[in-house]
Amino acid sequence: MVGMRDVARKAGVSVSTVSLVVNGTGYVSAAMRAKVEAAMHALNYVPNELARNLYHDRTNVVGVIVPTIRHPFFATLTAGLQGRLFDAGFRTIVCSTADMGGGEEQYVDMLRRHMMDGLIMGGHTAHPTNYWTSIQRPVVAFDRYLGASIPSIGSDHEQGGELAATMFALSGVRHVVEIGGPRSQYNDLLTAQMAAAQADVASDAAAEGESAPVPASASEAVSLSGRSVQDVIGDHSTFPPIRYHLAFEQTLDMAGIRWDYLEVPEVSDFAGYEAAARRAFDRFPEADAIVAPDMAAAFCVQEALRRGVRVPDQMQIMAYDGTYVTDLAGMRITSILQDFEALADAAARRMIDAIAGAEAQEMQEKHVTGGAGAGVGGGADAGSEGEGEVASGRGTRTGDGRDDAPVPAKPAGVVADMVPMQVKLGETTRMTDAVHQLLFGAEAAQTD
Amino acid sequence: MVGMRDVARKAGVSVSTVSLVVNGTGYVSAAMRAKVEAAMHALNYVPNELARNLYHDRTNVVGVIVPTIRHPFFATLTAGLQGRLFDAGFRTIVCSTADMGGGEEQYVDMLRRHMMDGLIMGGHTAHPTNYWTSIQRPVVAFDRYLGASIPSIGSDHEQGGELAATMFALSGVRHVVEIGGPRSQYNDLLTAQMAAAQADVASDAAAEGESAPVPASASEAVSLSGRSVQDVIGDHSTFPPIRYHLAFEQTLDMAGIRWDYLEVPEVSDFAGYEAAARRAFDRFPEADAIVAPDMAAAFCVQEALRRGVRVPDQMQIMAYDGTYVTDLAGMRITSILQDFEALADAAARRMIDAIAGAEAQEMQEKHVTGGAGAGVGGGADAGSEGEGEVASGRGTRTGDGRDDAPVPAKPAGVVADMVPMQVKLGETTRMTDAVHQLLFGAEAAQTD
DNA sequence: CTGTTAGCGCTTTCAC
DNA sequence: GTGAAAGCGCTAACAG
Repeated sequence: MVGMRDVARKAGVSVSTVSLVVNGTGYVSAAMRAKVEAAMHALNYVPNELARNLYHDRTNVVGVIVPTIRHPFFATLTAGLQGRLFDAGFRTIVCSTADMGGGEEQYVDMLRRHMMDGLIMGGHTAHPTNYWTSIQRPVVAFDRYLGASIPSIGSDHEQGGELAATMFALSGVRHVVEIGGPRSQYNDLLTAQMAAAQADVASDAAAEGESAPVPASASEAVSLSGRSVQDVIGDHSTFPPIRYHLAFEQTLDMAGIRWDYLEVPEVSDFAGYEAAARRAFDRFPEADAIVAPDMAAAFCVQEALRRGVRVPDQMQIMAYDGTYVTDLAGMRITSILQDFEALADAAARRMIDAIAGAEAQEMQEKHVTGGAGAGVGGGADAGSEGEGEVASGRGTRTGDGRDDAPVPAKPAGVVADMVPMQVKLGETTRMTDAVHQLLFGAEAAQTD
Repeated sequence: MVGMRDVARKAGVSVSTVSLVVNGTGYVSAAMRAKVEAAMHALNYVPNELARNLYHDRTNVVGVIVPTIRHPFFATLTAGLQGRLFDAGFRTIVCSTADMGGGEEQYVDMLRRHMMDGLIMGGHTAHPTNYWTSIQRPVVAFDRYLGASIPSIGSDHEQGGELAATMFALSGVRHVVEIGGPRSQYNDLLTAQMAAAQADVASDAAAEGESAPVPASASEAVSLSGRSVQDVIGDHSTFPPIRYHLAFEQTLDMAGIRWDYLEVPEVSDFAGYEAAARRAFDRFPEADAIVAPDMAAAFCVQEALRRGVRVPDQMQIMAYDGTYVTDLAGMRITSILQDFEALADAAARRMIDAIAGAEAQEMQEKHVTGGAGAGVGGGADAGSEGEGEVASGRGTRTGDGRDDAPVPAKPAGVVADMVPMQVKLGETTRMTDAVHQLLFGAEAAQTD
């Protein structure tokens, strides 16, 4: 392998000079530069980034963990992230856990061991929050809660659920079948979250002595029984998408519409979606509406066609997610659409800020004394946005560099970006005046 | 950052001892090991893989380049690769060029600059073959020809095309619309390939003086005009999938079946597929069959449903690829199926071998003198499979370590793995006796 | 068995 | 402007 030393020797200069021309840093006379460049070409020199990275302790690689890249939702999300991150100078390394037998930890280790600069976590995890918080390196959570110090991005599922339910209610639906993830899993997550919340906020009034106030039994479905989503879940759950179901059901309950929940085994099990679609028709022949994740919704359309059930007259179908599969499922499926652009954008943004912040912090740790002036200014500029709570009126305070106390180790609290969802109209739902008004307001009809 | 030195100091031992326990190499007394481990935990030590990798000049990361991860075909392929590679101890870093604005070179640079150990290239590239061959590091091509020294993996598209055409012919089709990639692009590729082939095999009889015998004009469609696929393309083309179209058309021509080609702009343009589907029905109302890439085929089904065209009675639809979208397109679409497992397997295998080979070669270069005995044996074992041509009767010869001549620098020639395609039966084609016989032979009907 | 030492290939003060 | 030298954090001889 030809290294800088070889180039230097061949060009009759020192390695540091070679380094200067390779990186375009500092001033090098034209003559020297020419000699060096000639030598580089002659020897076909390629700088070893591993060495460079070792020095800088930075790889410009960020990891993305998703359950499976095969699923259109995650494929789209990943593509978006990759685009945003690339623009910011990062390469992406994706780990789709279901496609390799697990091994999520291996990727987390890459982060820990400095083979990547940050990690966006959008996959399932059985690890407790302290596994994540203990990493002490830039992590961003997608659609899940990973710990108090870890920013979390996701759609506003509560709004999404309400939107779906409202549309059904306004179009006169009487019985909807809701297809979704394993309800029991939500239970576990809720349980875990409650325990975690207790541990986190341990400073509150002493608990009543019982080991942990877990919901009834793990096999019993989470439900509202009269309470609001907020009452059940609080400000954050370990798995935010559950808010969609709770809000959906709550809205339906209020409207006096019957609903039944049908479980699909797990995201990566495509056959499971088809089975669920079939079951929906088998088990609830009197139902007149279905809401389901894209893939399952597509199978529902297919099933309806096969059975001669007229859509949307006899049966309305609504997809939750709105990936491209809703466009090619035999009919364009009406969907509650996640804003992939915005999601990718927000997640990437957080990641980039977190990395910048971490870097700035390291810098500080090194030059223990001062250097706070210009150096930190640049980093802080990016970092400040990342750490700020949405809370009002902190205004100018963040900006100025006067922090004589050692920098606070962790950012404030849960920083969650909620991205709103929209409706993408298709041919699988009925358009009533009420629905039209919901979507477009009272204004003149605005045909797409 | 806490490093080995800190651990060593805290444990009162030397760094090398720490290294030994971290890596489980060599013998360390229980007492020492305990002290070291205690120190590691106390300091929360995490080894820096960057440093380790620098030393070993190996990252255990392989890159995968595809046009877009959003497309089910590439998503599935990528997932498969990731699985196989992970099992072999590699992490995957995927680059989907269309999802970030190009930037394929950046990833190739990661390979060149030792940030990855190998690269599987499955994306479009405008670069000439010598760009690829000059990399001099492990590269494997998927569905494309990148140069004489670069192994290439892909489905047997010629067989696939013939299969599709035969099925149509046997079911009595009279006019098929063929939807596929930009034909002009194939032309360019062919042209480039021919030029390259000339350069490669320059030792042949001197060319007739003309600059280069390029096909008529770049805008004119490649076609057979009586010649066989072999005549037109030869042993390898820059873009093997074109063989599918040529074989398809040739077979149809022989059967006297009319065909028309409809272009779709590019893989990553999903809307383009829908437009093409619509055009197929608009422009060729008398056609009674369509063959198209999965996504386009799905839109064709949708279009047929919308127009009230009965499938498969009035119109047969066949998909080329057979990803999961053919299962949820309103009807199960009959498809010519790529064997994703086998493809991923073959590509990963080649990659792993190539990396092992490269490593073995490096080893040799270092210990210039000997060391050929056991050391190389291990590497060669893996390497031999990778480099061997399919040629018969080399048998035992490969095994024994007696190679006194300096190892041949590059593997023999184009090493291409051809993976056969199959038919996945759906509801969009007609099953005639003849077709049945084609698929299942003369034996007793074997209902699925 | 354990410690000392010399790098892996590049970057970056700091003198000349 | 350019070179010499001291690492980045870890590994692997080679002595003890």
